[in-house]
Amino acid sequence: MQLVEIQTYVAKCIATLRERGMRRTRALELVIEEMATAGRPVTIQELAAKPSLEQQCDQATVYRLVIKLLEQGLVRKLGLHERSAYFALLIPGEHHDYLVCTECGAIKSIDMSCPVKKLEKDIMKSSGFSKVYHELEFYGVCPKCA
Amino acid sequence: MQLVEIQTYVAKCIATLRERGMRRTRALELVIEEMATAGRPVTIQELAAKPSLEQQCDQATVYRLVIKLLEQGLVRKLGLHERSAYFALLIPGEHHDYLVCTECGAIKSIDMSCPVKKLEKDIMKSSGFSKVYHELEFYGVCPKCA
DNA sequence: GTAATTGCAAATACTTTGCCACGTA
DNA sequence: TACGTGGCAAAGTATTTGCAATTAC
Repeated sequence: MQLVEIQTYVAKCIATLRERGMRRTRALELVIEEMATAGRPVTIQELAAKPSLEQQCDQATVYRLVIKLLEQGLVRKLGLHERSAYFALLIPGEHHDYLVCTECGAIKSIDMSCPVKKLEKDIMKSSGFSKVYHELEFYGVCPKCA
Repeated sequence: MQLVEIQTYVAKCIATLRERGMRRTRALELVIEEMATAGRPVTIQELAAKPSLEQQCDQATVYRLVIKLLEQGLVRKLGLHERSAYFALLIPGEHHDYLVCTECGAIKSIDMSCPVKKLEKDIMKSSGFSKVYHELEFYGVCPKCA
């Protein structure tokens, strides 16, 4: 995103949040702006350490803001983790794609011919990365939680 | 995997590890066995809480064993996280696939027509999950770290 | 016997919370 | 003024580490 677009985007987010009863504060603006500028997933610590935020507010505030953005659906939390890391055995011939319930956290393995495997070669070529593998997860609400 | 296969698999892992100087211990066998039995990603806490492991060894041991399996390449750690969670803004029209360096942790967004989008519908139908979305990351070693 | 492994407890790191002061509308 | 927010410090949870005792080979 370009700078101007980011400003527009931030304004739009704030407007949405204001409609839902949240107040416009400098810290809120900055969090959205920094996330948009980053252009990739960031940790809360990373965010809180940005000069603008560091001098603007406490780390706890950044935590609270990001969580609020998450609840409001403006932000997504990546990965399967609920605080702790997940590990899986690399069993030859076994698939490694999962279907995860965003409500109860249940994780199911899904069996399918993976359409992404082929892309790994392309990516190695175009990015210069080596030893490329992928991870693919589907998230949704399972029947029990619906 | 069936029970017999699991036993065979565990034995094979142990053999590999023995060749690399590790010792065969009950805790090591159990960790591999429990991970294989789980058939999906697990947290270390989850593992350590399995009755067999709980009565066999300390939680710190399970941490150390899983990390060793990770170093030996028998296990994969899922997700982008280095201890902390990652968050990304949901910007309409922006892609959400990433290329991550397993050495230095650098995260790059990658632009491509995502081949997985189409599968979401299939999965909703076959699994009964609703509000399905996906997450796709490629991992590898970036040119700088190679 | 020797070196890898383990238990236990202490140290770190990350995240969440309580409570009162403060700022926005 | 009223209620959402923010700061600060303490609590909670996950992970890592030091070191002496133990175990595998």
